[in-house]
Amino acid sequence: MSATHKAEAKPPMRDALVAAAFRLFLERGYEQTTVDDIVALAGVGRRSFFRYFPSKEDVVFPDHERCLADMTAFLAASGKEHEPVRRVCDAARLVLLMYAENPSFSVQRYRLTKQVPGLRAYELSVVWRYERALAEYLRGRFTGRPDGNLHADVIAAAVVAAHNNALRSWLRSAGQGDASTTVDHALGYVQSAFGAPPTASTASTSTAATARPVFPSLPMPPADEMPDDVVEVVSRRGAPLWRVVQEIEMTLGRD
Amino acid sequence: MSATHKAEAKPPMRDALVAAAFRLFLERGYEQTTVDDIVALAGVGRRSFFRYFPSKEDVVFPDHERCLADMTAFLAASGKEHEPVRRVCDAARLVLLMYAENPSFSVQRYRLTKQVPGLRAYELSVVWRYERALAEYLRGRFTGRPDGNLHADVIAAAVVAAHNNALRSWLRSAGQGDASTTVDHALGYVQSAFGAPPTASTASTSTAATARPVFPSLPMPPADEMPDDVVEVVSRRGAPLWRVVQEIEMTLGRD
DNA sequence: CCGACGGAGGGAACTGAGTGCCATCGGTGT
DNA sequence: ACACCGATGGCACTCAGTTCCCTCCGTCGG
Repeated sequence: MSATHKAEAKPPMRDALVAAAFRLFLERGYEQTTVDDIVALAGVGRRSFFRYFPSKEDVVFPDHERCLADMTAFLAASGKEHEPVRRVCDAARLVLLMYAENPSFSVQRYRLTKQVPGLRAYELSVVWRYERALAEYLRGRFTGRPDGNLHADVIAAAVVAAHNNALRSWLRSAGQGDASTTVDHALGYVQSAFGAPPTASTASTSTAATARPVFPSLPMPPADEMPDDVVEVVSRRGAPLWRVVQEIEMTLGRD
Repeated sequence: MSATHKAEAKPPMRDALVAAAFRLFLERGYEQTTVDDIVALAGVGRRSFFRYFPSKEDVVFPDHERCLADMTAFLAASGKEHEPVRRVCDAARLVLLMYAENPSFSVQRYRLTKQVPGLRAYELSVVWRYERALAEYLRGRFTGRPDGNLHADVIAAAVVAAHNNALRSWLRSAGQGDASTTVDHALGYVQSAFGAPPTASTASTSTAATARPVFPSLPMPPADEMPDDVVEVVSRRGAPLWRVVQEIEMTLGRD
């Protein structure tokens, strides 16, 4: 019987600030909007804004903190049975899920960050924290290997880059199309380049059952019924991977 | 007969500002040093600081602009005879060269950016621009390939990650040892994972003699031999706990 | 010789983000 | 009613960054 379901009270003030901020950002631009404008529209005190958001930039990414925590928890809940590269790919899909939760919001934010250098810089620091989380996990899994730390850093960077490439392409298309297939394809490339030796089906993992409705209400379309663009990549570890990839490319496109 | 050798007059003011800034940053910390402190020590007007550096952060990375221009020129001067992945690896080595130009300066800056979150965020935006330059070049080389853009982004990210891994390891060792060997090894991993099929000797291209004494005279104290056991965590007073923990993790680097 | 001109630098004043401190308000336990 | 919270509002302050205008100084054309 606690207030509202345990510790997740969902303060209306936070949402009001985000809504007010985005209204102003979209209609007059980010830099042309002061914090005073936001709090005036939201009808709250200026001091309260900085109680909910440590900086003006944070109001643009209101849910990344939670998503990062989810990802960390997801990775921490991993076991030795999980193939490391595949695991970080699944972790990356969590980020995609968050974006897909609210397509219109994500698209608007994307257009905003594309225009404002300051926001792009801030987004970089956010992405960097995701990358660090992935790399830390991989470092843990790679302890003992000769170049464990190096491999962890490189693979984490590759996973993030692939994910972002697919995500941006989805955002650029105004949220149309199936984002998860695109991301699966991009991550498949990374998995083919690095680890994930035999493990037949690399794609179509119906993404990360993180054991908890991390995202309770998703007004998303089912998104099942994968159009079988999905390619199963099977390659030997020592094989010249770049050549395998090239062959797949030839097969897919360029038909 | 023009004033002083064409357009590269090398203003002493800029160097004086960098020197004054680093003296203060090292002895009292970055955030504890105001721009007014710097200009007071340099004996110039406050307005002049912002004529030479667009922001306070820029004074910490005074040569990255030039290095980025060098890299862009290096990539633009490429021909079809260059293997793309190998080419971007060579381009990345340019950055290492810049760091190696002034080891003590680089090491001190590294310790500074490791401690100050704001500087790390700024560094990310700098690194991002290098990565974009590499990715743009690869996109140009990959036009026509099925997943050209995706591959370009992923490979660029991997190259940057590998380079930074080696660079950080070199910086952590206070500039001891051979940096280029480490970087060659790291980039070799990326080349083995992606393109660069046979081509035996990948390294030792002794690329691009862009070297010039950027910092002619910096009277910096030795500041070597730092007790690596002690970790200094600088954090805001009211900061939430998770952020403090995060900073500690980042400070340690968990290597 | 002199005034016009232009660029480099100095400096006051302003905007806006972020912070510290304290007063206020509303609910809760005693 | 009173004391004790946590959430909020309001005020003042610091500092980064910008705008505007001033001075200084060397050069050029008369």
